[in-house]
Amino acid sequence: MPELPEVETVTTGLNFAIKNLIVKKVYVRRYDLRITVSKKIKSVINNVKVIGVKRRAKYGIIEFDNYYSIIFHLGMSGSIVIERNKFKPFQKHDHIAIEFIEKNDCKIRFIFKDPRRFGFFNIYHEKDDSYKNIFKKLGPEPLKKEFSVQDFYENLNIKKSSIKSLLLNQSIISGLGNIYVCESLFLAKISPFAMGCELSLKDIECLYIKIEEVLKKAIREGGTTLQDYKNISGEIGYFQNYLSVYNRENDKCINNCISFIRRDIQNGRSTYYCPTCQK
DNA sequence: CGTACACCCTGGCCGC
DNA sequence: TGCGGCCAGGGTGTAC
Repeated sequence: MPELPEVETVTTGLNFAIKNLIVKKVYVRRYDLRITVSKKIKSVINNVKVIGVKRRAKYGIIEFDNYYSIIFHLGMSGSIVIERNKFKPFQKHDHIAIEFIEKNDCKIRFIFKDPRRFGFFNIYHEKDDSYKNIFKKLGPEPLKKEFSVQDFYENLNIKKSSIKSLLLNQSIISGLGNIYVCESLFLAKISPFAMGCELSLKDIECLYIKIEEVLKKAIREGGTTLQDYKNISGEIGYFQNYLSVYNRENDKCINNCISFIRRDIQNGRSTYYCPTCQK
């Protein structure tokens, strides 16, 4: 489910909701997520204040004012939901909940849910190697200045893999997943099967711009809801209304060319593309 | 080193 | 209504 725009929506929402709040109680209902939840999560942040919530690639980071941070990843099916005033009984896939000290008599907590448990949610000290290791292989953030066209081109230009798999590779560019890779390639009119080294500087410049555009627009629309993605208030995103190729197998190409959108399997995952527009 | 593939896990949908 | 098969937005470990 969650790629950069969805994680961005979740972390900005969470930041708004819990910044400066103090942890009252941590509930852990399952420890066996993709990374086993550390037992000390309950003690270490008890009575500690949240400094803020950030995003890096597809990871969320909740920073506390004692040099500890929670890092979470939503995997394919993860979500975070805020509850205020009334807490519902826990449901089957509610793995972790954090309750905060009331402010203005308003009870508040959030819940980390993840049916497939491909995601994780764990506590790290800033100085832990395990903390740094999570981020050390990640490529640049596509919406930050550190991401330059020239570097992007030079990186892709030496690769013989398909551009589709290169864009999914988090060490080349971070935060893209299957949806936004398919969308960016369509908008840039580049075939998902083209090898990185086959693409010209002009191709890559166009791709670079389209990636930025599609991500920004998706963030503005609150992300893409195909099955179950919701923001922290339980509201769906709207970017699915703007998808050009993803999930549109056999639909007519929106460029009004002669083709219908195709779905092929590439590296074990669906690629949606227009065989006419994308060369 | 790069690449291809299986695998982790659950739920929803489709066709029979 | 039930069952099997297929599909899913991600990331990692293994075998070449």
